[in-house]
Amino acid sequence: MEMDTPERSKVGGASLSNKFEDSPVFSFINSLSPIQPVKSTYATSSVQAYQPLSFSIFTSPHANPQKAQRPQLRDDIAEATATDIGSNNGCSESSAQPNAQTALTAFAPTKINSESSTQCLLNEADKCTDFDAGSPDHNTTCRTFKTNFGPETNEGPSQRKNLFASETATSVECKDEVIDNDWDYLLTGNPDDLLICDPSTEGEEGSDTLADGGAANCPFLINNTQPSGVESHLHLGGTNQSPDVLVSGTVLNGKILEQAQGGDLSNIIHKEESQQQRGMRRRCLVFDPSVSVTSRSKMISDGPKPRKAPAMPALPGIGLHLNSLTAVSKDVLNVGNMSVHKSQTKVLVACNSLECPTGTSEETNLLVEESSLAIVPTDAVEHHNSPKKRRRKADSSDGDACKRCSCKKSKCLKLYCECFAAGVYCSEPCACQGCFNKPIHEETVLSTRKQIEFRNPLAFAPKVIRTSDPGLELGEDSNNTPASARHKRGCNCKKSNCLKKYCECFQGGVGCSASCRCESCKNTFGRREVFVHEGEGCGNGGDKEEEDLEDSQEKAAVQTFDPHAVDLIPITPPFETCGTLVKLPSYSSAKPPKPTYTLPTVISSGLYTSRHLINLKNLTTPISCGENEDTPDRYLINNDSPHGGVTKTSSPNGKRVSPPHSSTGASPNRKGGRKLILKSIPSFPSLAGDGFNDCFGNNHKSSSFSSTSLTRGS
DNA sequence: GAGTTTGAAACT
DNA sequence: CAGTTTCAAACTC
Repeated sequence: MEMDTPERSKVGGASLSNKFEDSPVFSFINSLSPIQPVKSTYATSSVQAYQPLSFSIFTSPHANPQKAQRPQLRDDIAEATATDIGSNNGCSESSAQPNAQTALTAFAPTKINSESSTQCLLNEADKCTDFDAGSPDHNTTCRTFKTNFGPETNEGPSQRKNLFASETATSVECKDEVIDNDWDYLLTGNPDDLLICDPSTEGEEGSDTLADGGAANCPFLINNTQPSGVESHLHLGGTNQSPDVLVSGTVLNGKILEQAQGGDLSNIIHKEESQQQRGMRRRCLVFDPSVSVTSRSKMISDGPKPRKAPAMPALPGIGLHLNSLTAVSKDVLNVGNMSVHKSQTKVLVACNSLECPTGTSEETNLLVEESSLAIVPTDAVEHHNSPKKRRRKADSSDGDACKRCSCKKSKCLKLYCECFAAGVYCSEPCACQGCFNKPIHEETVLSTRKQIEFRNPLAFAPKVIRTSDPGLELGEDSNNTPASARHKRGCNCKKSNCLKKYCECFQGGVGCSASCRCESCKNTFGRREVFVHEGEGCGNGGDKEEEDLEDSQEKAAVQTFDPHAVDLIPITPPFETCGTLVKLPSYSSAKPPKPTYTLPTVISSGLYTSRHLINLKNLTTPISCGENEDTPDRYLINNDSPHGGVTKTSSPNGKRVSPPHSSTGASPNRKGGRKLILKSIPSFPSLAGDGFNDCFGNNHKSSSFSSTSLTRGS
């Protein structure tokens, strides 16, 4: 692949830059220049720790306004654009992907374009400079990594999670970044911001928002071909955005910009907001269009309204978020297009219920980490709120959130290793010895992973499958397991009474089920009824059904989704269309359910694993929505590649994958049935072919995790 | 922080 | 597939 030399980039950048300057967007930006404060705090103070974020800020539309103050920024952007678009280096190596290219193209002329390019650029910058220390190969890889959660210095779990997460292709990668960020934002950002792009509010207020950086973002939101702004936005969240969407987004963007110009920019910034908050917002904006939009909405409607103070310290994991969102969507979507607002609100609410820290980027990272851990059903939380139980968690996540594995003999290449099990590379926080779970040993990691998967296809699947939908739990739907959650394989506790983290069920915040072989089960999340006659499992017929279901769950990690929810799914990157892939959240090591926050009551379904939370993004795999439950898509898909087989590759590493089932997937299944059942949702992208590579080597096999397939339940 | 306990993962 | 060993997290002190 041709790499742009600095000069070349510059040249291209200049050209682009000029175009950019000519564009209305540019004008708009210029007009915004007065806004200064923005940059400062966040940018300066945070930059070091979180460069990516900082960059994002600058690169974001919002940032542009400051151009006067930072002339260079524009150049950078242009350069980035040139580089990324032209050579694709920035965003990904796999320019081959049609989607990606298209997407890029679509962006090109507009501000969006520059923005996205910028993001990529930034990411790139970050990435490789900071990220890895060791691996030469990670140019592309890191990108995904870093971009997501920026801080190089703090290569937190989140980032690592992301490693496996990105399945999407180039453009997608950029998107992924956005998405990740988005999630990050969701998790950590001020919940209020989420509502920003309320379609209804799109007027002058919207302008304001734009000023704040929402402009670029909003386009994404709006751009969706779908009628409903919100929904569109959600769709964008998906891994693959159709070019059309992008284009339309651009158009909208322009429109938005105009509006913005007309509006009073002075309102753009909420004085009461702290710099950090702003930073967050911007960051958010940069992240994901959808989210950004949301933010915008919020801003619009929000005005000077005081922000809610985060009530809780911990955030739900990404997975949680997704789940939450899903759940929310469920409620909301039913309403129809009009529900958009509502849905947004819902989302917001969900977020509110959680703690939405507004802290620094670093904090954000930590939070993210936490989230992975914390994902626990409300009920679970309620039951386990004892400080003691959380102690450890606090230690590792709160205190030293970055703490990871401490493997000594496994080389971090076995499931013993939480990092490995979670599909993430080990990083600084790890105390492991002789670690091979690093990008530099990508091959080894992948092969090992494959090996493990071969031995046990579910090895990397979520340990716990949860269905928090109350209705479901109640047995509302016969097809769903009554149990709120199921442990994939069931624990085998003997002495812990399933009351300690030793118990995966407990750790996952779920009750034990018939699959468990535990003794003296006292799992507060739900005991396994000890009707177990001989052997295991509950014997009665009713249970039998359940068992069957579990069976399938074990294999496919079945999840139920509300069809409506599905619509929302797009909002979360991971949940691609049909897929919903939820990358499983897992509690990070031992971080049991974090009781501190309250989850949305309606969580249609959440997946939990006792391991690290995995970035949902990867889950996106386009699940074929098929019925084939026995074999997870990912496996099917991966078959051929050495590493897991990605179908296509354009990158040098040849790892890039084209989304098999078209991640975008609008799966046919999405419409129609009452419930969607996600199947086999891998805990994290399979290194072997999918997510893993993606992160490391660009092998974005969407399929890896995609295993999730949505099936319509009756 | 060191040592113990625990149960999953890995091995036979 | 069952039994044993290995391993690292969880936990205790």
